[in-house]
Amino acid sequence: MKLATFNINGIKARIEALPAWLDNAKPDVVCLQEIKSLDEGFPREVFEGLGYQVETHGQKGFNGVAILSKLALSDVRRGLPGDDTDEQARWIEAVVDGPRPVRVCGLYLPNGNPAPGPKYDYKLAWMTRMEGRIRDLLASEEPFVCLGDYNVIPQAMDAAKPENWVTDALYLPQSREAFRRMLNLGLTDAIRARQPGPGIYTFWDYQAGAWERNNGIRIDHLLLSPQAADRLEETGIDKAVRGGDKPSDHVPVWVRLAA
DNA sequence: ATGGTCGGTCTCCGA
Repeated sequence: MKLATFNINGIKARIEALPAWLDNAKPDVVCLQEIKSLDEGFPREVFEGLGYQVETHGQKGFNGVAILSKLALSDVRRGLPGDDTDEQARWIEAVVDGPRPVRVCGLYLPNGNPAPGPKYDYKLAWMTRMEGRIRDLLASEEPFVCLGDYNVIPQAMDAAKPENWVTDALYLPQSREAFRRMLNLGLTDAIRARQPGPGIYTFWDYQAGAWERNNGIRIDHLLLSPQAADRLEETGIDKAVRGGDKPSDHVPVWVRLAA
């Protein structure tokens, strides 16, 4: 079973590049972030036509997440628990059915800039809520994967120029600590497990020739529960997508689990 | 040190 995450930075802008990547990569399940669309504005027919079940959690203009799946989805839930006043569409989860089901949690973690400030406070509170959700899921002992745009650079080796990020919400100690707390609950950073060492990125800014200079950062992650990690077979980062026509600033990142 | 680019609610804001 191939599970992918892809921050597409607007579904309307990616209406050609996303189906092209799906045709090539043939993932079974894709969690999308920044669809920047209402549920009713999402072009679900395009993806249904490619054989995907489509579940969206949209919002006007900003944020918005979705799950596309070739396998049946059940128990679809929208929104991260823990704050009924939170109106930002950043979390969607569902169980992928099959002989060996797995729960997927698609997430778009808040950017948090500028820090310090209310946006950074929201980011850290959101991460604490996410940790709570992970604790509940771990207690169930069901296999699950939390995949998406975490907006966290875990370590210096995850940035081409870590010195450029020292005051940024993506790299501040509290952000990295909150990410580490999730790992320390027993989750596996799938990419890091298979590709130790520097130079592995998932995002290159549109500005200042970041792609041409390979000035990237690794902020899109797939964290596996212990029962999902048992089934880890292969990981990948579809870096070439960044060099394609009208690219997102992120690229797809994926994991293959034993069926 | 500065300026640089995308997307969408489009001459502003978020990233």
